[in-house]
Amino acid sequence: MATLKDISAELGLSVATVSRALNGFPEVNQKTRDKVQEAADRLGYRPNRVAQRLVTGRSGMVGLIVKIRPDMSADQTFFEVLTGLTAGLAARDTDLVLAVDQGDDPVGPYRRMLEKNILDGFILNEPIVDDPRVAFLQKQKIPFVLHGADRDDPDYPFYTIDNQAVTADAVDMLAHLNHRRIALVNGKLHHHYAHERLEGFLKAMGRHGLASDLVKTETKFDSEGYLAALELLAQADAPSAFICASTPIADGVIRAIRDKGLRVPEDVSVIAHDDAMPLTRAVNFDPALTVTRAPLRDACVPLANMLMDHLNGTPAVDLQVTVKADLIVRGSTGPAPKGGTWT
Amino acid sequence: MATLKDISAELGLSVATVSRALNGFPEVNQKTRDKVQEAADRLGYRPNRVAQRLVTGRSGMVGLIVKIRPDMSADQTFFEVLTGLTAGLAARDTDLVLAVDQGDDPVGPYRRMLEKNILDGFILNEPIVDDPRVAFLQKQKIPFVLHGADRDDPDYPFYTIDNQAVTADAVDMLAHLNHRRIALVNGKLHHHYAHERLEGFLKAMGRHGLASDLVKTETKFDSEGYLAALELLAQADAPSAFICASTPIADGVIRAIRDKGLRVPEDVSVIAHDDAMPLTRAVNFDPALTVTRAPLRDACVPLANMLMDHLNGTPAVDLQVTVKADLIVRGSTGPAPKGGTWT
DNA sequence: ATTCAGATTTAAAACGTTTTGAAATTTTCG
DNA sequence: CGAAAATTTCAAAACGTTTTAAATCTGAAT
Repeated sequence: MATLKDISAELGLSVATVSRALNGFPEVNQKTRDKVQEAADRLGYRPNRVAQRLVTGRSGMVGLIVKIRPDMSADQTFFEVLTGLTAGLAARDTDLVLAVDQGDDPVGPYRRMLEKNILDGFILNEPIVDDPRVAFLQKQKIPFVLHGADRDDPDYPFYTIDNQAVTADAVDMLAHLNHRRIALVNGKLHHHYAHERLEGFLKAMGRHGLASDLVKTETKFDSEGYLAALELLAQADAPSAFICASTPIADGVIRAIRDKGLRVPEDVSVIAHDDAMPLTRAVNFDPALTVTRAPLRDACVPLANMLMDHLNGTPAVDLQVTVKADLIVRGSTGPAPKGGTWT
Repeated sequence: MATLKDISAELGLSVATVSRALNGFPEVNQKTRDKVQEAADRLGYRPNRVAQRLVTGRSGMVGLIVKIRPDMSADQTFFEVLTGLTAGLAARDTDLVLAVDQGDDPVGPYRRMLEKNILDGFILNEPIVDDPRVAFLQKQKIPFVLHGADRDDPDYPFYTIDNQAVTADAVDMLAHLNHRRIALVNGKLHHHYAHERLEGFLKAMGRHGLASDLVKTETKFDSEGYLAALELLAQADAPSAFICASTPIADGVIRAIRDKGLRVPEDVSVIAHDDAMPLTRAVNFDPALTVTRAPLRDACVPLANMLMDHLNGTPAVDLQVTVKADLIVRGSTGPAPKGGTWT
């Protein structure tokens, strides 16, 4: 494998000049730069990443720890994130090293990876409220970025969506359609985003002067959404609209609505938040699902770039991104039935 | 972070001695070795892997490319392999870097990873017959190990199970139970192991003087096993025993047997090959499934070690491992019905 | 005391890159 | 033309480790 020295010998230039020529430094003469580039191509030069990393003091590797269930399966989101992150990091000459977390100690895998003394930083995902991993990495002064947030006003780099707006937008839209009994089928409250969604929901309902007694929480799978919706629909003054934490939950909710003999959207409207996972495509619902949409995938490249920038010294406050989800109106929402309810 | 120089300064020793002391070289005095170890612990020394890798000429990273389906899901085997390999490689101070293959060009991802000039070698899995990746890596002279085999008598390092024995053992056992009509529900023939299983089956049937006309191939999922078994059971002189390529296929086959109103094992015996994946546990079948068992997981640490040994110069011929699967007799096999068939 | 062998330690080179500070070259302009 | 300025190149140091070849020390045998 050709090295800088080989090129410098070939051309009678110093190694320093060759290095600068190839790295686009402005002070090298265009003619020598061309010569160097030509020789590099001809000799098939590829920089030795290890040497680069030694001198720059970086390992060029960041860690991602994937939580897997006892049955060795993982969230469907995993490959989505893996694909996006490896691509985003590769563009910054960085590799992703994975470890698997099967245990109950949330920081154990992080500690073990740090002991190997090989990582420049971490990417954290699926945070829980006041995530112990955040505390651990902050104490160890290890750079990281968080996909999501684990608290209000974090002081670390993160990329998240505006989760209050997710539910608030849904409420606003449904209220404009004259819905007055709006239910929220929320995710697990050990996730901070579920708190945000709840808060956004409550505030928005308050603004519209609506009672927000129709809240179910701790749902994750479609079956749980199904059960939650059944219960909500069974009570007096039942909801005419559901806001669902995810498309799988919406799937369960719609099933419950139909099992009750009701129609979507004529009797009951359904809106969900959509991570745009390939398996449960909101557009393939019948009727196509109205959603607040924020593809998980969109987060990957920004996350990769933010971590690299953070490693290069950009302070955390400049690396805090909150994006708004798109509201996409499709067929699963419509005007409230006359009287505001089907009951 | 403390370096060798820090320790050497602390103790008034040379860097060389410190390095040797910590790496267990025999020529260092026990007293100095102890002093060095103490100082290293006290200063919290961790070797800089990047520096080690520069001088040893290794990157300390090997590649694994995971094929994922268009829906972004992957084989259930993936996490099993990922967990085992990362553990096995970690023991040899090596990291696994993943890339995702979503395309149609089988060698593209490998070429792209090589261009980044960062990998010491590859681990290949799920080979197809005459795998183009093998040809590519051999031409590029990139070290790799293969989990499985893609041809007879390979000239590269591999770890596989004796797939002829898998079916041969099953046939032998069933023949001893007086079965004469034995069916094989085999996997896809673009995998070399399916050829081996077929060959083992044919040879063994021949040895027992049995006709081997009951062969289905190209099955992978339980539904395909179900259909294959239905067809086989529909014909005259139907099988009294099934050899299945996997536990999911056995699941489908058993369903078909029962849908035909037959019992396992009284009317029809079923044996499968078992990769010991956590989701489909053979022991949880009803009746518990008789299997040839070779946990996928068992391959991971040997594969990791073989690749590292290969990188260290061990020739390929010394790194070719074929293990035999265990035959585990449980409740799904029994003596052939009187007359050798239930028809 | 001298010599030798063995045990232990050392200085220095090497890995391939980036970067610093200085030197050499070219250009500008009075 | 000559000096100053700007441009371009260079030698050397640095990153942290391993390894080679040489040096030093120890103790025993002469």
